[in-house]
Amino acid sequence: MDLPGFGEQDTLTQMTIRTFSRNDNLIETRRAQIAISAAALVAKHGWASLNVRQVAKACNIGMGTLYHYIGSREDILNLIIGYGLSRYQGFFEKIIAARRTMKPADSLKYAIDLLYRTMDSNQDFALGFYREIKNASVELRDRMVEIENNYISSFELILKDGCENGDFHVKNAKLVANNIVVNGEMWAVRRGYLKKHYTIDSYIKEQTDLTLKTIT
Amino acid sequence: MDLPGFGEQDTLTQMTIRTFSRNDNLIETRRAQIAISAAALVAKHGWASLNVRQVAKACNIGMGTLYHYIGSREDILNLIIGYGLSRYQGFFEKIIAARRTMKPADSLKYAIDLLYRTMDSNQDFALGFYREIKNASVELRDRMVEIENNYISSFELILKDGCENGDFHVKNAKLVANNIVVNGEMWAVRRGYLKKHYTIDSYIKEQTDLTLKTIT
Amino acid sequence: MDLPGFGEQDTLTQMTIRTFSRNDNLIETRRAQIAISAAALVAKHGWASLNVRQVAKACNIGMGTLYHYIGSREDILNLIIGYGLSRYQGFFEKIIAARRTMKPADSLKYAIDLLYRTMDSNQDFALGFYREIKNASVELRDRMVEIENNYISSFELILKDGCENGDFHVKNAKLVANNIVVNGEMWAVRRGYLKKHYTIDSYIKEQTDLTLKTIT
Amino acid sequence: MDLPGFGEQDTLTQMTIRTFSRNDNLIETRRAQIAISAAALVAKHGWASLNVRQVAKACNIGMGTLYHYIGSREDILNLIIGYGLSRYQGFFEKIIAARRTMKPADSLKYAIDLLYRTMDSNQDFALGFYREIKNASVELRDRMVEIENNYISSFELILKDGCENGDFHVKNAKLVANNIVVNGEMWAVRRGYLKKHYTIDSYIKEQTDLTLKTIT
DNA sequence: CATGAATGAGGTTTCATTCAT
DNA sequence: TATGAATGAAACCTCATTCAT
Repeated sequence: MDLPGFGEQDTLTQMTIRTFSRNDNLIETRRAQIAISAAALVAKHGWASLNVRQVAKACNIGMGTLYHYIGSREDILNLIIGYGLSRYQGFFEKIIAARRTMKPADSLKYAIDLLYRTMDSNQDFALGFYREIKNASVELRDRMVEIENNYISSFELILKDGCENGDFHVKNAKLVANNIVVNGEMWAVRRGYLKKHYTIDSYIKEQTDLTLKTIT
Repeated sequence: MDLPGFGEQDTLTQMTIRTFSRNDNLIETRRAQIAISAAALVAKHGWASLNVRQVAKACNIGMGTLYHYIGSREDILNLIIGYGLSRYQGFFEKIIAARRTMKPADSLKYAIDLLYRTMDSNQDFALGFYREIKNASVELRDRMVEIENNYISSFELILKDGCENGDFHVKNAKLVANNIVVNGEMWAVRRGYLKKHYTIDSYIKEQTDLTLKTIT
Repeated sequence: MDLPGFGEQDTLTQMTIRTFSRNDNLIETRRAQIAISAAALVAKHGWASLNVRQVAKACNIGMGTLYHYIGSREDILNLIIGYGLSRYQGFFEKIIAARRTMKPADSLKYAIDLLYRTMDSNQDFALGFYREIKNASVELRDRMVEIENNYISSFELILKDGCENGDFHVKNAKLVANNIVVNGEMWAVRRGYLKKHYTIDSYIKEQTDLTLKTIT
Repeated sequence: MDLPGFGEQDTLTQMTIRTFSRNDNLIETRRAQIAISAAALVAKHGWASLNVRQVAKACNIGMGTLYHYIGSREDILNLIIGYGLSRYQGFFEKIIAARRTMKPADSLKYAIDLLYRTMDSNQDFALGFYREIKNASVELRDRMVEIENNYISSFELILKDGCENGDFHVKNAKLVANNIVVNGEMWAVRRGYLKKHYTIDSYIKEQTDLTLKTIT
């Protein structure tokens, strides 16, 4: 029930889950399959009512087979979160690069767009993170908190960049950064409500506008 | 605009839970006791890992007694949510009164203050709502969605008031209103993070300031 | 959980059931009330699904009150059976008297009529006996078997009387007697079927006719 | 006359009991095993005091395994009755064949012999039917009543055959038929009493003789 | 490597019985 | 004497996990 440190590795294969399998390719495939199927189920019905039989069925594999790729039910959640986190790989590198090459306002727009679209294309995982964090292992919980903090810090840095060069005027960059990240997560968490009124494009545009009004 | 369906039910006694007991006062007391104890447990460990024995113990009552006031484990969640929702009673009446007697900017400040402090003093319930909505009964789920919509609508109305008399300039009142409510809920949901940096007072002040910058 | 020997006593009061009550009249009244109400419930839904709350409710008394008149749930069954058995009081005396004063054929008709009408007016109890004998206490079970044997013996004696004086010709009096008693019990047990085709009067007449054809 | 609805269902597999298992052969085997073991327990101690652990133990399977083949405790009773009813398959076909090829008196003797021996070799099930019918599902209850009616009808038809060709003289064929069937059931229900005095052979012979005296 | 039947620990639920009022 | 809320033992039932095939 050990999880990969962030950025340290790319694969589910390396997750230290007890398994009998020796074929890394197969492990990778199966675990991704499990993560995706289970994430959809968890997003729909919650972790509490997920049972392993359901997962096996959703994966079109037998119970025994499922247990070749996980060590326990809890590992399913870890797999979901591990797989989900891997989707956010590269965010920080891209932000760092953006800060070097763009003006703060453009960096900010770019970062919001990048984050919100990631949330959009990984809704099930984002929702799972948000709702089921209490049920995740301590290690994963810590990693999730850390990653979220990193997101916020990234935006904080961009905002500070803008303040330094006079483009932005922000009293409380930390809170603005927090709100940006939260509103991104909400696109996944409150999708039932928000999708009645917005598309991902209009949501990004309007939230970006509101943010910009806040800081200029 | 109309806020349908709110305030129809004040008491836990009237919840349609099978019980043998006939003493309404006692039912009310016990159910509140159960809701409060269980909400704390759920906020701490999540619904998935709550078991009824824990709840009985936390209430200092026997298993059998517990089952005189609930029909099944699931009813515990319904009780939490039902009790939690009852805490928000009166919000709308107060907002309506405020809109009549105050200027839009003051109404807005007042409403934010009222909502955020309600979230603060009902953190366990707010957290429960947010996280465990998937596990609640359809009936309660609908009521929760409705109430949240009503909150958003309340803020939307205040914002529109301000636009009409020229105090505010908002392009997308609905989204601003949504963000206000979400940020209130976040005080309960993300308390682990936010309380490191803010008190409820400073959080209210700073979020209010940011909102005002957005709309003026 | 001791039951009265047959004929030895008339009252439910004397049943050795632990109780706090000292008022014999009340005890008698309450126990009869319990026996009758419970017998109806048992006849309708079976002993397995009878619960003491139901009985208390059917008697219009509280749970605690019920337990002043019984020592345990099992005593309810004993009360039913004890009360039911008391209804058959006097059968044997009447049969003995009949044998002295009537011719065998008339004794037989009389005895069948008496038994079957007793079954008819005590259907709930007869049905309870039949169905729930397995759940009764060993003592009651023995007493029920004994009483049934006595019924059969009574008919056997009448049949033997008739053989001796040449009125009847029966090879197997015991089996004929057995069948007579069984058919009486069936009026209560199979009432759903039999009442579609017979009244108690026609049932007695036709069964008596068939029996007479068998033995003459 | 027609015997509707019989023979429609041969297998326990087809019984509408929720189960996870997909191997019909195994289901059939296990359910038969459960039905037989449980029937013996019910015959001995009654349905009221049967608990599922006992059944699992009697079947030499674990609790969980038991619940793969039943959905609830009540299904055990349904299984017993369903299995029991399946034992009476073929009775009607044989009777129809007998009526074509034998004289009424021989048909009657044959049918009694067949029915009573079936009761003898399925005592536990017959007893269960009789005593626990109140606890069975409505569906099964209806089927039991129907089958019993069909038995009675079969005998009624044979008796009518005999009346038509002058071999029998019966005023009330329905009641005679009813008594024949009841006396067969009694061999299972009252075995404690009857086996003291009769073997199955002598019981069949003597009851047949009594019946023949009734109708000639 | 794949399977799904078997398992039993641990959860949920019931209900006979008690006892303070 | 009457009550019914409180109790917990014992029942029912589920489901993560194992293992023989």
